[in-house]
Parts: sequence; C-alpha cells; structure tokens
Amino acid sequence: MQNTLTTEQSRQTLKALADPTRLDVIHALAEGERCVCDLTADLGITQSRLSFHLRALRDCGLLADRHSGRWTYYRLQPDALSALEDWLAALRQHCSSSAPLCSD
Amino acid sequence: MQNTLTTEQSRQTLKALADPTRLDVIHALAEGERCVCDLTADLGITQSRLSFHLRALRDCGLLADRHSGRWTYYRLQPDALSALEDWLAALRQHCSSSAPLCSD
DNA sequence: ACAACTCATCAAATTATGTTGATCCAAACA
DNA sequence: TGTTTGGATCAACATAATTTGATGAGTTGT
Repeated sequence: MQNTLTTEQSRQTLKALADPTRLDVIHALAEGERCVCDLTADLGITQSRLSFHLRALRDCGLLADRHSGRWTYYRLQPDALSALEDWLAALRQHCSSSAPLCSD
Repeated sequence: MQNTLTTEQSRQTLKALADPTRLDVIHALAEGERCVCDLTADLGITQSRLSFHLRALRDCGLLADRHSGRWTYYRLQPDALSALEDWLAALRQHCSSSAPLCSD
C-alpha cells in the first residue's frame, strides 16, 4: 500500500475535508449511496449549495457518482481516505527523521 | 494509540495542512527546529507572512515553539500528524461500513 | 539610555471560498 | 408535444483567508 497522491492532490483532499458541510455530506453517505435530492433533504441545504460541495468532493476523489434515469447517486470512495492517510504517514515519517539543530 | 481529536480540531489541522506555504514550512522544519529569521530566509517570504502561518500551524498543534533570548525556535510535533491519521482512519472505517442502498 | 535586532500583531487591501437565486439541460411522464 | 422533476452551472453577493506594510514589545550590545 503505497502513496500515489501528489502533494497537490493531497492538498485538495485536505481542503475538501476541512469544510463542515462537506463532512456532513460524508457522514450522510457513510450508510450508502444516495441521490442528490435525498441528500438535499437529509442535510437541509439548498440544491445548488449541495451541488457545489459534491463537486469539490468528487473532484478530489472522495466521492464517485452514478447516473440512473434522472437521478444522480453519489457514494464514498474510502480508498481516497486511505491514500491520504498514506500521504500523511509518509509526511510524518519524513518529519520524524529530524534532530534538534539549534543549540543555544 | 487512539484518536483524541474532536471533529473541530481535525478540521483545523486539515485546513492548516491544505496551504502550500504552510507545507513549505513543515518541510523546512523536517530537518530540525529553526528560528523565525532563518525560516524567513529559507522560504523567501516576509516575516509577518511567515508569522501568520506559524501561528496557524502552532494553534492546531502541528508546531511547538521555544523562546531563547531574542529568538523563537519552531519545531514539528509529529504526534499531531499521528492524531490526524487516527482520526482519518476512524472516519474511513466508519465510511467503509456502508452498503449500497439505492437499487434502481 | 540608545540603537539595532527578533518577532508578534494590527489594519487595510487583496484574493479565495462559499452562498444564493436564476437559468439551462436532460430525463420522465402526461 | 408540453410539463414536471433532478441536477449542474452561472453571475452576483457575502464571507473568510491571506498578504502587505506599519507599529510595538522585548532582548541584546554599546
């Protein structure tokens, strides 16, 4: 299991996760995929606002969508979270190799 | 090793990491602690701008500082990254418990 | 005491993000 | 075909984050 995210991709994913509304979306999808209109009702937010956040989550790979009839279903992509965890672990290991420098 | 971060703390840490300048700071500190004036030179940014970002990183626990004479030394706190990894892992596990819902 | 240096903080300007309401397109249904 | 529904997108506005330049507080050396 190795990290395949670029710094820029990781940054976009971190940014996507740093928003309360988008975390709500993620929690709402934890039980399974849902169509936009159901999500709108679940979260109690306007459709265009939800659409804006769904796009951010999809663009960074945290969500995938599926079209069926006139509905669009969104679902989580847990692998995107794994990839971010890997990236963070690599960053941490890089950081942990540090030794105090400045002796005063 | 269990997650002790609240959602709000995690959000702040995610946001802190989602900025290019702050990632530069983290990389600059990977080799060990440095004073602000050295960091300013290393990164080639203005002092007040660096100070702004150092505060963001310190406020969410990613950095710690130490005062000696007229210098302030900043250093990484890899445990903060570990804690975020734990939080992400918990989120992922919560998400992975999902089963497809909408049969069309 | 005075001057130079390190760093934090503030207000103002700039830039990025998120929200709203309107509009458009495609699918379904009468 | 005309109408309704689901959802994306756009422009305008609102809010939040960042950058800049100035100021101030503490430290060191003269």
